[in-house]
Amino acid sequence: MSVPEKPALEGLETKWQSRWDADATYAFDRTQSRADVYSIDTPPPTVSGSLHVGHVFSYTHTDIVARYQRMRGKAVFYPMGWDDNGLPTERRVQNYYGVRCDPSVPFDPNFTPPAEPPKPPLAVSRPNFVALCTTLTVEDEKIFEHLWRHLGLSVDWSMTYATISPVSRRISQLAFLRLLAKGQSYQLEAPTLWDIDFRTAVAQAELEDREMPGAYHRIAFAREDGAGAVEIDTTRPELIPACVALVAHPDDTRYQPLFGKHVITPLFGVPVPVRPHPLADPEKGTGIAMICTFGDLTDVVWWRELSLPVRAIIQANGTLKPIAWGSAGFPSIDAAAAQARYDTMANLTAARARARIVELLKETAALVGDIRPITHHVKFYEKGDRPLEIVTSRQWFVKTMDHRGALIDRGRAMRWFPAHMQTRYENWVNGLNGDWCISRQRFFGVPFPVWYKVRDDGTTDHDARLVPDEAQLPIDPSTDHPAGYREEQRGKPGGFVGDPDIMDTWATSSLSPFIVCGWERDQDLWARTFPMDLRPQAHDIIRTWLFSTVLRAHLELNSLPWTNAAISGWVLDPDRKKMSKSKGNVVTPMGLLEEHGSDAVRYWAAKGGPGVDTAFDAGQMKVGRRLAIKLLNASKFVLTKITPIGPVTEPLDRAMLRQLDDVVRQATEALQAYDYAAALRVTEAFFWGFCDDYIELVKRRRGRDDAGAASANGAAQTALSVMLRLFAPVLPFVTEEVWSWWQPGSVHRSAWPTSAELAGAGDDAHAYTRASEITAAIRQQRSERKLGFSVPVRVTLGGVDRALWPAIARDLLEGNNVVGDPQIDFDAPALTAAIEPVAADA
RNA sequence: GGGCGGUUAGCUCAGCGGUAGAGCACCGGCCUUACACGCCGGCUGUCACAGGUUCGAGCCCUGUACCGCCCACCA
Repeated sequence: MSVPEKPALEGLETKWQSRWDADATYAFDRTQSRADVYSIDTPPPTVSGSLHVGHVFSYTHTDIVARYQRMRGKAVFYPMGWDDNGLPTERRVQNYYGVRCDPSVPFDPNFTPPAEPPKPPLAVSRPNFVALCTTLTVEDEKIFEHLWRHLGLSVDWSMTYATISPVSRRISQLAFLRLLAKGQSYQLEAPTLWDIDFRTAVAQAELEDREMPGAYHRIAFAREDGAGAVEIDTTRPELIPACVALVAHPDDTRYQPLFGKHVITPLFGVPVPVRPHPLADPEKGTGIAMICTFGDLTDVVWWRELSLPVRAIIQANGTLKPIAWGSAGFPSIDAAAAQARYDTMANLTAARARARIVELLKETAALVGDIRPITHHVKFYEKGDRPLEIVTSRQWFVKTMDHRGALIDRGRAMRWFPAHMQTRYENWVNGLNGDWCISRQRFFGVPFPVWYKVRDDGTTDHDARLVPDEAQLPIDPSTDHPAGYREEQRGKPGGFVGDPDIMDTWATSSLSPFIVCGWERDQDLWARTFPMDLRPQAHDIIRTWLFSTVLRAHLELNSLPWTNAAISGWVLDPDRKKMSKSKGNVVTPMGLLEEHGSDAVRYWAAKGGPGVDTAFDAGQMKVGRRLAIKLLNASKFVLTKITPIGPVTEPLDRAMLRQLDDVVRQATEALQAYDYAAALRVTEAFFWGFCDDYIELVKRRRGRDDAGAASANGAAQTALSVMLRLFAPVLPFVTEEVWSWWQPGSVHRSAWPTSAELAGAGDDAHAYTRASEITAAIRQQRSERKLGFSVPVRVTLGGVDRALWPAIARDLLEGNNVVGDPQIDFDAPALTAAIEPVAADA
């Protein structure tokens, strides 16, 4: 027993995190079988970003569950991952070093980044760029790990993984090749959502809508038969050269006579048909729309379902491509005029081309009336700055549309906390409008493990795929060459060429259970950890990470990846808005932990229930800090006088333990349902009552050296042991500190408390609650009559339970500084108390 | 437009069929053999609104309003 004279919270984080590390307190015991393992699919944070309060919030929730399960006797498999793959890392490296990746620059083995980021950025080769990404992410990961350790995450730090690591690249490539072999992945040249700044395809899950100013332009299309004009409204007049048809609703009597007839596009003189399609909305604009290849996703649907030609004009960089009018693709009744007009638009960005074409339209009187400004929603890549275009390109897809029903069923087979988050998942699956595009035209990521044969004429034969043997993975097709070829044949007629693309970051993240559990790498580990028990994550990535993980496990393993999904909420500003990045950076997580203490910050986080958006509240952290300090002091008090100790015989002691038994039961039930907030509430309420009422009532009895003192000591120590363990998942540092004063080993490896430990205590907690009520009544009288505790008083009581009174009378009288025998009216209808001071000299 | 949450004391939230709760804040008191980083006491509510079910409704049903989020919406 070694209780400090002045216990304090300062320094506990450093002390215990290094001790836990040295003792391997959280090491995963991989000798356990699946039934005795609890495995957690931890979200790998993006290391190129900065951690903010939201991370601290949600990772604390997961850690509470991990600690609880560990105390329940499970071998907790709780690895931490780093998401260092993909665009965010590229951006960070570009800004940090002042470089940009240019694949045409040759590799420089002696390259070192400039001391100061140069302007303009220095162009570097892809291998040099990737090396910089790797260097910087390693540094970022150290900072992240330091923060997580300080927060007290009970991660097994020997098991970290990174989404760009060789293991992750191998798993990504292997899983991709398996999909390809099964026909679940395919390559297609098709219209795809495209970010013109990043010059990459993006997936449906990465879209967001933003409100943008726009304008309706009413455009007249002359009828081919000369019988007047048809007017359409468009916000994108610059796409008139890409127009392939007009479309109206089949039931729209205004336009029915036009179906099958042709109109002539203004300026360019292209005859295009008027076609019916049910997606056309008679209420929008003039009720008839122009179909361009491609202005939006509806255009793609119309183009496909009406078998229209392609007349694409937007290039990968967002400018209009030069076109030869009068050719097969771009027919015109006046090719010369079309060419002259179009040449003034070619190579302009869409926005500039729009301004230019408005001038042309005005000159030719094809613009009807005024341009009407509107605000409308436009699709953006979530990380992008300009609206997405639709560009036809060759991309890799994973089949999702075929599996929607099965994926809904998978969602129903898992348990969701909170349950309503399942609806979001179903909404997403039901709203899918195409297969998952997994290829990105970027540099830092997992390459597709594919080469193509080069024909004798030097063109690439995308149908003649060459794939590596699984044993060779991971490979980089830009530096490795396929079996049966020599490196010199790269890009040469009769040779080969590597697939230039990398995978979407979610194509790797979706394999996190595969990566951590040892799929196709460590069969023994796999058998002990998969399917996993828990996927904790935030609700904003249900459509990406959660969905894609379910998909991959379904396609590859015909299994759920995990049985439980715990969805955490967001941290909100006090004004109820999502905590913004700027504000999140002002309040840095490390600053918070240092100011309030890790336990205090964890306490605040634990108060936010599963899936509940929670206000950032430093006040709650202060409360948490007070709780931790109270634990130190109350424990010191209980443990400072520990003898005599004996059987718990006193009714008040027995009733207290009986009450605690209820608390254990409630806290356990709550944690089983992932409701750590409810578990904390009941534990905390009991603890404060224990301190303020129980300890106060028995401290004098405890001061003696008789059987009553032995009972009080026995009960107090039992209660303390139980409470420390109930608090341990939320407050790992202070509970460990106190535990170390009098118990061997770590509280975090001790057994979660059970009713069995408290069995034999009283069979009724009534004496405990009643004693608190009587005490409160006496205290109220003292307060009203301004008689401090140190003034001895006589008491008159009413409504006290006749049978109960003798058992608790002594504790109550001593504990409230009451002298003499109280007068009691046992039959009074309600509890009453009246006091009279006793003169000190009386 | 479709969907999901939420609306309870000044603030942050719990309660989800049986007499309205906690913490914070505020006010008053107290150095009481752990803790003044403490302790005691007090004040505060047409439980968003309107109907309905029920002996009884923050709690169940219907509708409305507002807040947040997800999805759809580029003619």
